Amino acid sequence: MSHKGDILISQRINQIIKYYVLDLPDKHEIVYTTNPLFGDYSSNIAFLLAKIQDRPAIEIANELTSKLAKHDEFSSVKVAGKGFVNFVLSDKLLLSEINAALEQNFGRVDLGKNIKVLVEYISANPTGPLNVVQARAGAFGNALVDLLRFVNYDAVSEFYINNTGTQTDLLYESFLARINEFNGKNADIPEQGYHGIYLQDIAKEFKKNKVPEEKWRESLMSRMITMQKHSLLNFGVNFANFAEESNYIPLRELVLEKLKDFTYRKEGALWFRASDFNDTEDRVLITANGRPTYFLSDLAYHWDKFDRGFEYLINIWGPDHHGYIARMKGGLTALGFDASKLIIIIAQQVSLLRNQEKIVMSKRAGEFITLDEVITEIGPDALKFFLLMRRASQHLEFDLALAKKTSQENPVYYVQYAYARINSILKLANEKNINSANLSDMTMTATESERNLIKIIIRFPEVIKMAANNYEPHHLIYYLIDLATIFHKFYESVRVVTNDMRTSSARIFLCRATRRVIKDTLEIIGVSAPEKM
RNA sequence: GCGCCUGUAGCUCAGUUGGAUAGAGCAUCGGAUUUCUAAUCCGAUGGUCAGGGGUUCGAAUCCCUUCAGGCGCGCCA
Repeated sequence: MSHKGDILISQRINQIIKYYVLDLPDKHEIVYTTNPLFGDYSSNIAFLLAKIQDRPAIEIANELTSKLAKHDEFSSVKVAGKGFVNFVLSDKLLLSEINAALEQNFGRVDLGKNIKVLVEYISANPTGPLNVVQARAGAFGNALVDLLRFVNYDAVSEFYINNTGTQTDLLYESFLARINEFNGKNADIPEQGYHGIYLQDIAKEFKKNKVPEEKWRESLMSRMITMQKHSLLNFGVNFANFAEESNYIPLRELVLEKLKDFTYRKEGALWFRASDFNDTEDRVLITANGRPTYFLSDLAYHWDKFDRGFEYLINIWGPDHHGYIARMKGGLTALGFDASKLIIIIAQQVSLLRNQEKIVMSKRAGEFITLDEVITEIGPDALKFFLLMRRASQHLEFDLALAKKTSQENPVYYVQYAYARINSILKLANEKNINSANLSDMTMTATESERNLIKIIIRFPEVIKMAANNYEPHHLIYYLIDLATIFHKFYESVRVVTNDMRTSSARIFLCRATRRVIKDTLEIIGVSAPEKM
């Protein structure tokens, strides 16, 4: 029996069934079950064959079961319901599989084959502090990159900085208004400008330090970018690259040249025939007053992404950008790229509440809770964990007061506590010179809590696969909570360090395996694993 | 009006891509510690999966429809 660490239990069972059923239907599934009445894993094979062979499912299930029951991978194979084939894994199989849990590549299912993927997220305008809504994209993108790397994608993270255009002009005008204010005049911030108090502080500082006026604009911009980068660092969200819009200005001309068969002039503006590419209407590339739109500069940027050799581009956008998907795909198709290689994940909105009351946030009006404030209040680990608990497509309600108040019962502490507990046990075992055994050599009979712990650990590769294939890190969170729950129960029901060397070393092995899986998973989602709490 | 997301226990959410008797946490009530961390464990209460129709061995999941909430529909980003 080989232990590669990335072999799924469901595949193992599938192989055995295949021995008896040569043409397995595509829809055949081996699923783990949550109800102990249905065994550990279950197959729907009989239902699928029933259709093909035009025989009752129960009959097929019975025939197959009598053959499968002979294999020592299973302690029982039973037919249930109208034809489910339910497997209870044998201790022999469990003990041999669990050994893979301490191997180097455990869970690192090779889905990516080292393909290059660029994941772009947050990409906030450099016009103010990052807010908590952008934190969701940050936590998500950060986890997704690490998850993809875990399954052997060559995934790279990138933050795109819109350092040219209308919004940066507005930022500067808003800043100048604050300078006026400092000089005792009316502030007169443009209506669409940025009203946040941070510009007041920077204006004061620039005046105080006598920053020369010709440097204001540039210094202001770099100040904003530095501020955002500092918040990201504080949050523990990392980027391999920061791409600046200003670098892609020359490429815009090439985009226009290449698109020229798909563009036309109307009312002074240059339009792209997006409606020929599945969009609902045509879109402007250059406005009547000669300014390039974001659309144009985004096309240039994405062209460059493909040029850099990335096979897939994953963008994480806010819900307000979903109307933008069709034109981007259309534009890239017109440029000659395969638009299906652009994968857009919409991270739905975050509603921030405090004591069950919605906090209304408007960036331009300067009313928002910053990322830094929330991190100070509840810490980066709890924030990431909360933000990652929901599917991206799910609207997220986040009550600050609640997150702070219940921090003692917060699921992130529950998981971290399991990790800290294990370290404490292993420390004691180490003092007593007890080492862990190789469990495949053991003939032990697992107790129920040990059995459950083994089962969930060897399921880790399947969870990783599901999360990575669907770009859904939240599966990892739920897995962690389940794993911690089962570990805590194990801890309560059996003692690890005892006088019985043989039992102790087997249980220490289980502790080490649990610790390893918790640590790997926490690392993917970007949450720390404390040695003690 | 059109498009996207959502509707599952009192609250916040999962639900293995169509599987069996729909699950967690929080909240509420009741228990457990001379033993490796009680930030833990055990038990109880709690459901018309928004409503209706359809597809089939089988639907919270797929299709149609109605209702409700959020977001988007600029020569803004």
